[in-house]
Amino acid sequence: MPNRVSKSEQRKTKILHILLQGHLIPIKDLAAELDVSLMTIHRDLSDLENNGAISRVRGAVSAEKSVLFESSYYYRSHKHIDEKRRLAKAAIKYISPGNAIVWDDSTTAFQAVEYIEEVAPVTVMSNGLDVINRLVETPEVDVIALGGSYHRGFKGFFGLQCEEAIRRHHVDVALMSTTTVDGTTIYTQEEQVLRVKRAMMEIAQKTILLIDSSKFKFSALNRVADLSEFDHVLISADTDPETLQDLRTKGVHFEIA
Amino acid sequence: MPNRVSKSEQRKTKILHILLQGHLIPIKDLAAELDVSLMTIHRDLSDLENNGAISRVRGAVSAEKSVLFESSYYYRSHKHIDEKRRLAKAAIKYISPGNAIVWDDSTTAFQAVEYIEEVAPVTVMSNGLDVINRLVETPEVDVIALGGSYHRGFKGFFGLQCEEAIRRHHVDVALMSTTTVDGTTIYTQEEQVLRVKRAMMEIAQKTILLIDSSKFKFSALNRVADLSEFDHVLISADTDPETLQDLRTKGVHFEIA
DNA sequence: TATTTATATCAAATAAAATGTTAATTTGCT
DNA sequence: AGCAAATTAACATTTTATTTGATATAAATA
Repeated sequence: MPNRVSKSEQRKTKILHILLQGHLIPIKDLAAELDVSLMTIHRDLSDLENNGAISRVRGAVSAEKSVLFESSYYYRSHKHIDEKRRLAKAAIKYISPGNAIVWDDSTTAFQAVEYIEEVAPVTVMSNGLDVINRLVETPEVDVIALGGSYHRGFKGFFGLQCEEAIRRHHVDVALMSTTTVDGTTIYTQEEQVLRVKRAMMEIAQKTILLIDSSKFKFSALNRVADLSEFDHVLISADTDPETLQDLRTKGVHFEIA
Repeated sequence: MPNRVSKSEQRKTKILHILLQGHLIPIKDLAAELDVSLMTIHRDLSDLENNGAISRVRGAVSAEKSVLFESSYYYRSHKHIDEKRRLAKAAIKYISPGNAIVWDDSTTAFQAVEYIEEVAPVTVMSNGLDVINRLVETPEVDVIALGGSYHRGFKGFFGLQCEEAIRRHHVDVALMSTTTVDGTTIYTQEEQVLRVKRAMMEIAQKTILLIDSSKFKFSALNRVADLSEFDHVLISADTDPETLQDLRTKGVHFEIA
C-alpha cells in the first residue's frame, strides 16, 4: 500500500517543521524553500491557520505554541506511517468478532481502520472524526460517535460531553496511543486529551497502548498513566534498542511490532 | 451554484424510485433502463445495500420497507434542493452572531451550512454527519457533535446517548425539518428520529421548522409535534396554494420562502 | 501615493473517482 | 458433480474533481 498522503498535506507538514525552527519566517522564504508559487503557500498557510496551527502577520508566519509540542494534527499525521500501521495491525489480534472497542483520536489508532474488517463484526466507538468517517464506510462495523466539542488541532471531539459519553459505555478493548513516554510513564500535552484517555481506560476490560519510536523523544505536561496500567503495550521495532533495554530493566512488559 | 450531485448519486436515487414502483426488479432491467453497464449497477446496488436502502437476491433487488416512507438518505437527499436551499437561507435571519444552534440531520437543515458564515461566529450542534463534516471546515463555527449510534440510512447519530447529549445543552435556536405534515401535525417514521427532534425542541429558546413542498404528500407513523409548537414555520413557495390556504384556515402562522 | 502583500479568478496540470471490459469466482440448480 | 447465470475482481480508460500557478485586483503599510 503506497503512501496516500497528498502533496499539499506533505507540504503543510514541511511548513510546520520549518516554522518550528525559527520564530517568524517570511512567506517568500517558504515559497522558495518548498519550490512552489506564493499563491500555493498562501493557500497552505490559510489551511494551517484554520486548524489553529500557525499565526500569520503580514509577510511572515510563525507556529502556534501548542504545535511546539508536536501534538497538532498536521504535525503528527504523516510521520512514521509504516510504524504506526505495523503497530495497529499487531493490535488487531487482541480484538475478536463481536467485541466493542474504543479508539482514541490518535493517528496511530487510526491506522487500525485498515485491519478492522478482519475481525468484523465489531462495534467501534471513537472521538476521532477521521476514524468515524472511515468506519462509517465499513458495513460490518457499528459505529458509535463520542460527541463533544470539536478540536480543530486534533480533528476530534473532547470535553465533558465526550467524557460522559465514554462513561455511559463499557467495552472489551481500548486502543490508544500517547504523546510521549518518559521512563514508564506516559504523558500528553493537553488536559482534555488526558481526560478522554483516562475515561477510555476506565471503561475497557482490556487496554492496549501503541507506541511508535518517536514517542520517546519529547516531554509533555500531563501524566496520563503508567505503562503497567495497560494490559498490552506494543512498541515499534524501530525504537532505539537502548530504550527498549531500559524499559525491560524497569520491568515493563511489552511486545515488539 | 450548480448542482453538485454526482452522476452515481443521481443514478442511485433513480434506482430507488424504480424500486419503489414494483416489488422485485431484475438487475438486468435496471442496467437497461439507466443505460449503464451491469458492473456499474452492481456497484450502485452494493452501496445502496450498505446504506440499508435495498435488499438483494440473486438477479434481482427490492427496496427495503423503510425506504417506502421516503425517509432514507438517498431518497431524501437530492430532491427539491433549490427549495431546501431557499428555506434554509430564509431561516438564517433568525440566527444572530454568537448564537448556539442545534440542527437536525435533515437534508433541508443541511443546506443552511451554505449560509451560516453570514452570521458567524456561532456554535452549531448537530447529529448529522454531513453537517459536522462540512462545518468543521468553517473556521468561524464552533462545532459540537452530538454523538450516538450511527444510522447508515440517515447518515446521522441517534439513540439514548444522542438524546442525553442534546439535553446537556441549551441553545438559542433549533433548526429542523420533518418527514411529513398532515393537517397541523408533523410526523416522522422512525421513533429514534422523533426522540431526537423532540429533545432538540426542548432545549431551544426558539424553534424553526422548515417544510418543503414534498412534505405534504405522505404519511408517517409517529407524531412529532404540532405546527403551533414552533416559533417560526417556513414553508416553500412551491407548495400547492390550496394546502397553504388550508393551513391559514386552521390558524397556522407561517412564512413563505 | 508608491509599494508590498494578500486575495480572487481562471486556465492548465495533476490526481482521484467512476465506468466498462474482460476474466475469475461464486452461486443455485439439476 | 457439472452447468449456466450471476457476481465480483482486476485493470485500462474515461470522466470528474482538485490542485496549482499566472495574472489581475484589492487591501494594507509606510
